[in-house]
Amino acid sequence: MSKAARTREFIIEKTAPIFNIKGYAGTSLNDMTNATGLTKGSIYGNFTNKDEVALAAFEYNLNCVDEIIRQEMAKHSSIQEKLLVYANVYENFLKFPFPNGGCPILNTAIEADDTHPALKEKASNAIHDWKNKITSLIQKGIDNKEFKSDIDPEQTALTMIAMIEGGIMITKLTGKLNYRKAVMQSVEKIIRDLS
Amino acid sequence: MSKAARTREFIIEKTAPIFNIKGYAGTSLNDMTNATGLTKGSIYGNFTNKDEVALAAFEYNLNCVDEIIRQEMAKHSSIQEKLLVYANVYENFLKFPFPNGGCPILNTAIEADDTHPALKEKASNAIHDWKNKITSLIQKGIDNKEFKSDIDPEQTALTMIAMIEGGIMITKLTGKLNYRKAVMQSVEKIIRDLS
DNA sequence: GCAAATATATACCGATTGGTATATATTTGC
DNA sequence: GCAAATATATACCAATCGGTATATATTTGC
Repeated sequence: MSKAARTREFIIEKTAPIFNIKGYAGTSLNDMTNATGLTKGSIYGNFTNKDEVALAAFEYNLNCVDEIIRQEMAKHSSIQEKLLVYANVYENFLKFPFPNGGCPILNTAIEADDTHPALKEKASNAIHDWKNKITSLIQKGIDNKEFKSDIDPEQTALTMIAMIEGGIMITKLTGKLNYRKAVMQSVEKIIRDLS
Repeated sequence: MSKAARTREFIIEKTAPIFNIKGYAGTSLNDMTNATGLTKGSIYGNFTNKDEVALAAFEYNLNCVDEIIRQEMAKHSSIQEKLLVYANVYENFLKFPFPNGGCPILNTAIEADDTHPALKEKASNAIHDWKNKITSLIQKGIDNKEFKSDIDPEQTALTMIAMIEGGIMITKLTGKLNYRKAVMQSVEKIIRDLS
């Protein structure tokens, strides 16, 4: 890996938490130079503008979450246990190397939806991928006879995602950890009711 | 109402949608003068700073949503029908005079949680009020024998709110109206399962 | 309808924003 | 280990940010 490529990675790693906490518009070049210890010239030698850093930082944060889910799912074999990973990880995400600032999809979604098309597109794709992943897991469970046959996989997937993201928002806002816990227990119930 | 009081109201009405769409940090004084046709001097004669306008605008947007829910609930008598108003309003909120930019609680929650304590406090209170309202409706339904007795009212309230806010986020991001519809149908199912 | 009070507009402030041209270090390939 | 290529730092830019002092309209109470 060339020096430039390493610096690029370094910049992404250091700025990703800031973008996730302060938002795209709320993060200044000054924040970025402070976080990295580099100068503007150095950052702009590796990225063409702030947008490019923001997009890379979003991908980094997203990958971080995906990796946690992937690793936890690998520990289980049944579809139901794999799905329960979502309830468990999001109920206790302080125990995992979750990005500072909370769920990057949620954070990006709200800020970018009316203002930043490129980021919105990335967040939208992330939701679609997530939905498709859950949908196909549920479908597999139905095909397996592990789950009941009268389930609507896509509706269930969207409902799960909505609950998880809504639960994160509520707890982040109110500071009440048990609110998220209550919601994640409802997610768990939905998953258990599949069989 | 004095001239100043009317101007104050005028400023709030005109800027509230902008704050809801572009966010607190994303809305500039320039945006505010454009939207109102007034000058900075005029705005700052009626408010001490941008914060004060943002807080008033949030309250205005919130009141707008509350008023819609209140009016729709008044049309029904049973607790279950009153609760179903949430599913119905949020499934079809384009049919109601809902604030531009979507749910003000959600928008404010995500932006302000890490950056703006006063706004965060207001959004947090709004969530609490909402949760308490649903919780006490459900409790009333249990006392009435309209609902089953083994229900956890607070958990159900939090789950409903999480689903609604999550559903709004998903549809706002992806542009797929039927995604929100799917989630709101799950909300409806939860409410129907109470009895 | 006139004067005092109040509301609005103008013109400015320093600080910060994102971004760039250029000079200086530092890698890199040979 | 030297030269060419590349990476980083310095110093600057115009534009915009939130905010304010002051001048000018416009209400308001009498």
